[in-house]
Amino acid sequence: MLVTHALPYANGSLHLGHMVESVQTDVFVRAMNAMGKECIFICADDTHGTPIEISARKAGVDPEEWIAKIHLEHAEDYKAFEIDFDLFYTTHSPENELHARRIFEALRADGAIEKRDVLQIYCGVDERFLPDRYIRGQCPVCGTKDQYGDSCENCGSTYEPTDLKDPRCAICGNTNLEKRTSPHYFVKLSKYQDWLRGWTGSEGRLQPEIRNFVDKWLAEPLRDWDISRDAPYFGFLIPGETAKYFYVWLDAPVGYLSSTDKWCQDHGRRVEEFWGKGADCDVVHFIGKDIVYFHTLFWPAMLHASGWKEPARIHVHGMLTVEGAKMSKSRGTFLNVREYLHAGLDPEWLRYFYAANLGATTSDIDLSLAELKNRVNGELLANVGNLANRALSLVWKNGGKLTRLPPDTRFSEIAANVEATKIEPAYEKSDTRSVVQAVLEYASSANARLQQQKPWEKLRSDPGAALAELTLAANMARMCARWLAPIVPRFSRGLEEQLGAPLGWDDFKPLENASIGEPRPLVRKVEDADIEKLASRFVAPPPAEVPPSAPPKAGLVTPELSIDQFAQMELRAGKILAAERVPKKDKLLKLSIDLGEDAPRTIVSGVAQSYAPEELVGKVVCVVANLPAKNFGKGLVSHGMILFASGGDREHTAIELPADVKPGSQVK
RNA sequence: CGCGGGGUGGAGCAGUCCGGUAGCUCGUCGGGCUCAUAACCCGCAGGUCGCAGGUUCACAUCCUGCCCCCGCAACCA
Repeated sequence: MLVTHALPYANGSLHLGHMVESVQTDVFVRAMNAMGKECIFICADDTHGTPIEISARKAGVDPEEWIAKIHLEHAEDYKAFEIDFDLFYTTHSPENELHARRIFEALRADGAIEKRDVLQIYCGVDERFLPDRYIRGQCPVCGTKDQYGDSCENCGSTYEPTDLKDPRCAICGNTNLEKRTSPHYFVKLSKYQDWLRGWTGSEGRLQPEIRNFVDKWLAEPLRDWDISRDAPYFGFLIPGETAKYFYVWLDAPVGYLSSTDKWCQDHGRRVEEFWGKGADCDVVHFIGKDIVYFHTLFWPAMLHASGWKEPARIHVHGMLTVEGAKMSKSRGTFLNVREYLHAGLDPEWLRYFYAANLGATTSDIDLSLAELKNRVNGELLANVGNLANRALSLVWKNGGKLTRLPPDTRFSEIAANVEATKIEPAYEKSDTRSVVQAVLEYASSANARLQQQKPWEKLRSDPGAALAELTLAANMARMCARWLAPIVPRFSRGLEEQLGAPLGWDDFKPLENASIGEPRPLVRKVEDADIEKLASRFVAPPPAEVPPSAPPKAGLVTPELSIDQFAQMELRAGKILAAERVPKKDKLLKLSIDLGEDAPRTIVSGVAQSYAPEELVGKVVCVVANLPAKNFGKGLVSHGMILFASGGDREHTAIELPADVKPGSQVK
């Protein structure tokens, strides 16, 4: 088996969101290896693209130097979290260039590459074409300033960068931007559409909810994919070109393949053993749901076209929220891995927390610091850790030697059953939440038995029986440690050392007549001080508390509106000039309204079930004129709202004004 | 009326595909224990399973409609 997780972008530090994926993948790999399935874990930095080229330039270094520095930092962070890659490589490697070119050539040979001109924004000062995110300007739909070249954060419209009003270069501020054409290479993805349908539809390939998601894309013809970028760019030159590079998303996934190749060269293996068409190896990718498109469509098509084996499975996890909100710098819920480490917190805490919360589905997980403390202290420490500690402490004080299990405990039988029916199937599905639950249940049964047997009392009356009970408890703790080892390796290693015997996965023979080492806590408790320390390291402070508003008066359903707020609403009389239905939207009507302005406004109303279009034409109605534009998609944008009353014969009844009221008149 | 995910005791979640006593962890409360990192064990309380209709002997689970929350990509890493 070959396992990868998404390649981190070499433009910044790793944050706690990255670690969800790393922990999940690492746990999976460790579990598979423990279960005897050879599993190689490959990763690399994703090092190309405009942002890196620009960051390096701003830092005054070569891109190579920049990514080398980042690589070092990433590697350290992963190591601290015990993310145990067989290789953590880079996409800026000779292997990657070779494989990227080969795949490109294979696509071309397959007739899937097309070259055609693209009109783009060009900045004469920087002497470069500008990607969408490097153009800012005023939204052409609602007029909001300082928006990206592809979409408006305010009204949600999407548009072409060439539509922006007053566009300027986000790099140098130049407002004198030109439009230029440049030839680009496209992959005709639709060529592989039928094949992709089959691939994504096969059993076990994708989680059901992801398959639904992908099916939606596959229902319509796939768009061609532009895989080239003009210089200056940090990446690989396209064969036969002198100033055109592969788009970073072309060579990034190739990093999975090329890094495997590198590992093979270092270990006397052949890359075909893993990626060859007939290889007896399953490739499994772990990714976040933000990059599903690339991994379920582009990447398999690339592999397919170039004769490699496609991934056997793509496992998608949800995104991380922090204290219930999206992780964001402005909200003060952004935490880098370094901050976590520098605050002196134990990486195993976070590994445990993530594993205990991650199931097999793509639902998001929330990091609440209070919850982290709860779970670690209440479960890992108080339940499992304490079981080991209480048993071993008593043994240590009474001879320091395990004896034999009490008779008729069915220890091996029960343990083997738990492992086969609960632990292993859950690990296979990456359902670590269920693993944790099964282990806790097992540990609880051990704690309960101790409570019942009271070996600390029997030590005086019947030391033999007491030590037998303690031997059982120690052995049960040992099972827990083995099952949790993929999740909290240091914790398990600690118990392994104290018991002086290795934790073999399929070995259910109890450890008996063995001397043990001095017991000590396997994991430190999470203190309030730790939590506070971490909270104080959030990248930005949380926004100031909103002053509590005056308590609403009893009986009022909605908060009172101030007269000022009311005055902000611009109500005007509007005459309906035209009305038409909107195709495929049977609740919407597109109306053309005369508000006494230069041109009639387009307003969309959701009243098609109450009014036929022709019924409305000619009516003078009441319009809220200063709402932000609302985009309904497909070029349909509404610039206001018409007031309707409910409670009449129809669901909506237009609030009509007498016909002599002039369009544009104020309504107060 | 876009699409996807979700709404289950105070919190976080499982259960929903394949209807049959509503479950887990934490928290609250009461009791026990004192070997253990003040940890462990037993028990009580707490839920109209978002709302409304329907199917059924029976629905958190199936069907229909509605409400609310979160997220959403394509020259963007």
